[in-house]
Amino acid sequence: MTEPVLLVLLSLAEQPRHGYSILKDVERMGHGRVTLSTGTLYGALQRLLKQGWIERFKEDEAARERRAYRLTVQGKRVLQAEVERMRHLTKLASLRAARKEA
Amino acid sequence: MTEPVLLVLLSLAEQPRHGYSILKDVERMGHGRVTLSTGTLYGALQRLLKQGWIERFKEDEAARERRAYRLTVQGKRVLQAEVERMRHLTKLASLRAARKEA
DNA sequence: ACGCGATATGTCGCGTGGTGACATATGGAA
DNA sequence: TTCCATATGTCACCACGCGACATATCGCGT
Repeated sequence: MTEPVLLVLLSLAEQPRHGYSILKDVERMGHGRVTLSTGTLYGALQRLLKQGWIERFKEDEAARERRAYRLTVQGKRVLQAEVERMRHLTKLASLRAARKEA
Repeated sequence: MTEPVLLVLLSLAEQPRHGYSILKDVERMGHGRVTLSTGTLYGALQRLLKQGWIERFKEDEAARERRAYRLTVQGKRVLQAEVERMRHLTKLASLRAARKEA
C-alpha cells in the first residue's frame, strides 16, 4: 500500500467523493503541502476499482458526469488493517529512532 | 521514503550493521512476517550511500569482507523527520478510518 | 458578450525503485 | 564431505508515482 493510495482511501473513508473532490480533500489533509497529481489519482482509482476496494456510487444524476466513489466493505477492512499496521510500524520506528540526537 | 528504505535506516539506527545483518534484523522487526529481498537491500544501500544518509563503517578487519554501514548525521536527521511525518499521518489515518466498522 | 479561473476527468511517457531469480564464495557443523 | 547459514551482489521485469498535456463545462466579473 503506497501513500497516495492510502490518502485516497482515507478521503473516501470520510464520505463518498468524486475524483476532483478527493484531490482537494487530500490537499486539505496535508495542509496544502501535499498534492496528488491527476495521473496518480485516476490510475489509483482504476486499480482500486479492479481490486474491489472501492465502487462507483450513483450520485443523483447531477449536471456533468461526476463519477463518485465509495469504499466497499472489503475496502474498509483493508484500510483498517493498514492503519493498524501503520500504528505498529510507527511505534517501532519511534523507539528505534529515539537514539539521543536532536 | 519507501518502507524498505525506512526499515534499513531503522535497523542501522540501533547499531551499525552489514547487509546480511540488516536482512535478519528486519525479519526480527517484522516478527518473521517481513522479508527484504537482497535485490531491494543492496539497491537501497547504494542509493543511501550516494545520498549520504549512511556511510561505510570500518569494522575490525574481520575475516571475509563484511561491509558494515552506519547512519550519518544527515541520515539520522532524515530518519527523525520521517518518523515525525509517520506519527502525523498515522494519527490522521486513525481518526479517519475509525468509522464504526469492525 | 467575453474571457478566465475553478471544476472535472482523463491519457501517456518517463523514471524510480521493489521483487525474485540467479550467481558465487566461505565458515562451521553433522 | 556434504549441506546449510552466512554474506554480497546483479539483472530483467513490472508496478506505480509523477508531470505534462488534452478537453470540456460552469459561473463570475468586466
